Amino acid sequence: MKKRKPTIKDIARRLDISVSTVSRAIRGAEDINPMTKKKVLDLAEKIGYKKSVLAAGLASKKSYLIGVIIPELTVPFFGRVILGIEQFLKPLGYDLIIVHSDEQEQKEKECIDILLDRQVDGILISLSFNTKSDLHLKKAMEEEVPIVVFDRILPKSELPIPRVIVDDFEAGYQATNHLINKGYKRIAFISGPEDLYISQQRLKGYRTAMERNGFGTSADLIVPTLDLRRSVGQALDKLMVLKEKPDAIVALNDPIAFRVMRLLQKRGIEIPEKIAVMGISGDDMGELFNPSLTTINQPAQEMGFVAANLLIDRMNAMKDAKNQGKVFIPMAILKKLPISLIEREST
Amino acid sequence: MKKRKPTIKDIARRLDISVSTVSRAIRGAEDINPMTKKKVLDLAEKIGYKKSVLAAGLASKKSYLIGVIIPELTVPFFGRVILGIEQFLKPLGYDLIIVHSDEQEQKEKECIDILLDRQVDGILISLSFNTKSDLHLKKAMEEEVPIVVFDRILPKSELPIPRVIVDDFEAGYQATNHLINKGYKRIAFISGPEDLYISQQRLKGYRTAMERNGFGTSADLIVPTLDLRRSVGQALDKLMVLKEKPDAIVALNDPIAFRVMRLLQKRGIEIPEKIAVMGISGDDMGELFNPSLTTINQPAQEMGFVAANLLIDRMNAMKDAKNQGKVFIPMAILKKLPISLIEREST
DNA sequence: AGCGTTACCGGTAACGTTCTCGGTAATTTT
DNA sequence: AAAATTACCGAGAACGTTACCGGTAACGCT
Repeated sequence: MKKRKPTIKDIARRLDISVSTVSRAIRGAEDINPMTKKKVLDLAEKIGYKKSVLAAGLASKKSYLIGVIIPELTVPFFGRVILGIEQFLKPLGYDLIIVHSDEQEQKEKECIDILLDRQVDGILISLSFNTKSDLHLKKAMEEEVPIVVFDRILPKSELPIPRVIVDDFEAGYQATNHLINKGYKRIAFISGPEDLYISQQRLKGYRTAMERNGFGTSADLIVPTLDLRRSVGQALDKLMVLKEKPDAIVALNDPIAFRVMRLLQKRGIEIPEKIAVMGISGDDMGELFNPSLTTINQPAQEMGFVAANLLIDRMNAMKDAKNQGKVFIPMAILKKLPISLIEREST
Repeated sequence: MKKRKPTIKDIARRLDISVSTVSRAIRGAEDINPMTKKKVLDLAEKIGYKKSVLAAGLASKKSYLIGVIIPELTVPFFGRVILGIEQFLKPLGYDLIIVHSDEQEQKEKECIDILLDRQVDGILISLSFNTKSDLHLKKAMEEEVPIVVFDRILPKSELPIPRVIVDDFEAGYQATNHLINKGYKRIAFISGPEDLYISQQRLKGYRTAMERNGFGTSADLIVPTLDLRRSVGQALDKLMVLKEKPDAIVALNDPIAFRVMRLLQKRGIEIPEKIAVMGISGDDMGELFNPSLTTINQPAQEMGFVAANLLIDRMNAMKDAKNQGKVFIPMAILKKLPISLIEREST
C-alpha cells in the first residue's frame, strides 16, 4: 500500500539516464533525441508520473497560474470574459485562479495581495465599481507581475498598463442613436460612478448623440447609480418625479437595465410603449425578460481572449528584456473592441 | 535596482538566528519564544518578506489550494455557493481554484486532472447535468485528495464520499404543495436527466404531493429537459400539445423556470392567470422578472460553507489517520440542508 | 587532417521552505 | 542535589524540479 508518487528520478533510474534528460523530455525542451524523449514519455505515462507543479514552479520561478480579479462572480458578462481567457490560456498550460472584489476597492487590494502571495505569473483585472485609485496595481508592477486591465478601467491612469475595453463611447452613442431613430425624444441616461471610465465614455456617447440630433442634454435626464442593485431605485425615482418624464432610458449596463425594467413595471409603466429601456452588455439573460431587453453587445469572450493574449505578450516581453539584460519598459496599450446592437423588444 | 525578494534566510542572517527558527515564527508554530517570534515577524513585515507558497508547498506536501468544480460559471446559484466556500476557507489560508465543466462529463474529468496536477489539497465538486459515472471521483480518492460533492450528486454512488445537498424531495414536495394550496389542479413537472439525483428527488416530491392530494400523476405531465437552455422549449412543447393543458408548472430549477416563463409569454399565455410557474433555486434574479418567480430557496451560501467545512474535516481525519499509522477510511456522509418557500408573483 | 558545429546528454547547484532529530540551558520534580 | 522535564533553538537533509555549465561523439567543412 506504499504509494510514493513517481518522480523524474525514478524515471531516470529505470531508463538509466540523467534527471536532466528526463526533465528535458517532460517539459518538452529541444536539445533532446526524439527517441529518448519518446521513451521517457512512454514510461512516464505507464507508471503514472505526474509533474509536480510546485517543484517545477519553485525551480523555474514560474507558477503557471494566472490570477483573474472580477468585481462579481454572478455577473454574466464576466463569466463570458473568463471563457475567453481560458480559451487562450489553457492551451498554454496556465490555470486560472479567480477571485472577486465584491465591488469594493478594499477587497480588490486584498485580492491583489492574495494573488501576489500565490506568485501568479500575471494578473487580469476588471476594476470594481468603487475603485478610485490604482495604487494596488502599481504594487503588482513593482513585483514584476504583468497586469492587464479589462472592461472596467480607470479614466486617467498614468500607469503604463495595457488595457482592453470596448468602444464605450460608441456604445453610448449607438444606444442613444438607436432610441432616437425609433422616435424617442426625451431620453434619460443612468450612469455610474464618476471615476469609472466606462461610465464617463458611455455618457459622453449619449451626450454626443443627443446633441447631434438637436435634443440637447438636460442635466435632469442624467442620473447616477452607485451600484448595480440598491441605488438603481433612487436613480429611477429622480427621473420619475420630473415634470416631463423621459420616454426612454439608457442604462449603463444590462444588470441595471433589468432592474429599471422591473421597477417601471411595478409602477405600471409599459415598456416600450410608455418608456423604452436599453442596456449595454449583451447578456443572454436579456432575452428572457418580458419584454426582452434591447442592448449593445460587448464581445465579452473576445475581450477575455484579447486580454489574455496581451498579458502573455507582456510576460514574454518582460522575459526577453531580462534575458538581454535590458530594463523592461512597461507600456500603456489601449485596445478597443467593436460593439454591435442587439435589437429586442424593450425599445 | 537589484531587488531579489527577501527569504527566510535573509531574515535569519540579519537576526543571527537559524532558518528553522524563522520558519517556526512565520508559519506560527509553537515551540518558539514569543519574543523571537515577534522580532522575526516585525522584520519580515519591515523588509516586505513574502512566504513562497511554492516552496512551502513543496516541502510540506501541501498546496493550500482547494479546487472547485462547477458546471457553469454564470449560474447564480453556484456563485452563491462559492461565496460560502470562500467564507469558510479563506480564514484558514486556503485559496480557491475554480474550474467549470460546461455541463459535460468529459470536461469534468479534465477538470479533475487539472486539479490533481495542481496538487490541490481537496476538491469540491458539483456534478454536471450529464455526468453518469463517478469514476473520475474515484481517481481523486486514489490520489488521496479528499473530495466533497455538493448539490448535484449521483443517486446511487457506492463511493464513500461526503455529500451536501438540500432536501430535494422536500423542495419538490413543497413547490407542488404550494401550487395545490393556491388552487391549481393540473400541475406539470419539468425534470432533468434521469441519473441526476436532484431531478429524481424533486420529481419524487412532486409525485408524492400530487398523490397525497388525490390528483394522481399522469405521465403526460412529466417532461424532461436535458439541459438548461435549448431543450427547455421541446419540453414545454410536449406540455402544450396536450388536450388538457396544465395550469401550473414546476421547473427543476430557476434557470429553467425563467425560460419557461419566457416561452409561455411568447405564446401569449398569462402568468399566473393561465399557467403558474415555480422554480427551485432561490436565485435573486427571479425577483426581476415580470411576474417575479415564486421559488424554493436553497441555502446556497450555507451549502458552500458546510461543504467546505466537511472537506476540511475529511482532510484532518486523513492526516490524523496517517500520523497514527492507521488506514484512512473514507466515509459516505449525506448532509441535507433545509429549504424554504419564497412566494412571489408567478403563482 | 584539423577545426568548428551540431546534437545530445550528465552533474550539480540552486529554488525557499519544512521536518526530523538532536542539543543546550533553564526549570521543575523527586 | 540529582534527575527529569521543559522551552527553545540549530544543523542539515529532504521536497521535485529546472538552470547552467560542460563534455563527448559524430558530422561537415576547408
